Amino acid sequence: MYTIKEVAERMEVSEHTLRFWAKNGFFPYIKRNENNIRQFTEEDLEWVQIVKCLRSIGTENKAIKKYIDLCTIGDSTIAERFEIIKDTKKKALERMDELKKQLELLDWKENYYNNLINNKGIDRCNPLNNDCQKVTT
Amino acid sequence: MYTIKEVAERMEVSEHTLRFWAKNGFFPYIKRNENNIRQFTEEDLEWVQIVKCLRSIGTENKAIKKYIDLCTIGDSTIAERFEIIKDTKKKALERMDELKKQLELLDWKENYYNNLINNKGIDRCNPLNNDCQKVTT
DNA sequence: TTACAACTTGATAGTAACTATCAGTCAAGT
DNA sequence: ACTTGACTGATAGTTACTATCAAGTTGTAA
Repeated sequence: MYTIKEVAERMEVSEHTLRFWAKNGFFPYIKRNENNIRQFTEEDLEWVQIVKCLRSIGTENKAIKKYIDLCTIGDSTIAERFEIIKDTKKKALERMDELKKQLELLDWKENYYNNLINNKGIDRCNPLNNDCQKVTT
Repeated sequence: MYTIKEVAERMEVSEHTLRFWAKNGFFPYIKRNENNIRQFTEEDLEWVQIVKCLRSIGTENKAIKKYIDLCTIGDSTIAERFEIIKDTKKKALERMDELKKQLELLDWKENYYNNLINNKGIDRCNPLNNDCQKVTT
């Protein structure tokens, strides 16, 4: 059993956000003790994990709530949940590709600045003072 | 020369966002024609590209403005710009790692649902109707 | 040549998802 | 008794869009 503070630390999500998510109904099975304090179980942590995962891939809170609701309904929603996971995976893979391209641009720029620093002012590819950026069409 | 609409299409950024970015000073060298219409050059597209890259890695608009301003100041800011690019690259690599872990979780879930669908109801790892999620500590 | 669609512009308002602040309650530990 | 930590709810602020709107310009068709 974990307090909200422990969960925040362990899962790297702020307490605020955890309460916000809880208010949104993202943690359907959470229990409270006799003093109304939330007690997160290991299983609750897994809900935090999937919510965190979906959010960071860009799934909107409304859609996350939908997925959670489907989970609590039961077996009849398995096919629908399967689709959601597949869609999310697709989005994640797309983001991955995008990130790779962005890393190429950043590598190029890093190299560009590095050269500039090492042979001060020589080999500028642009006479103006703005960046000489990589054209990727 | 490209109109804002063409740029939006080609760079996959909405016209709205382009105007918003322009208002924020993200495109310092942009020209307008006699009717006050923005005319994006190839070079302007490269500014769009770097802004898009920085944003999608999570750089805040304030920090992007700072970077743009450094670029327009000139050579004296090269070292500082170099640091910004290196930091951004680091963030991108971290995001990459995170994405990989998230993809593992999604793969696991996809497989889990897939099994459930193929041998209907058998091999459930949890007697309750909530998800049986992967524990990753 | 007038009408209308298809652009553009800036201004303003609305939205999503936090994020922060505050006031007030409750219970446990020192 | 007092501090600490967690809770609640309300409210306001922030960031980065995103949508709506009125107004101006240009090109084509009747």
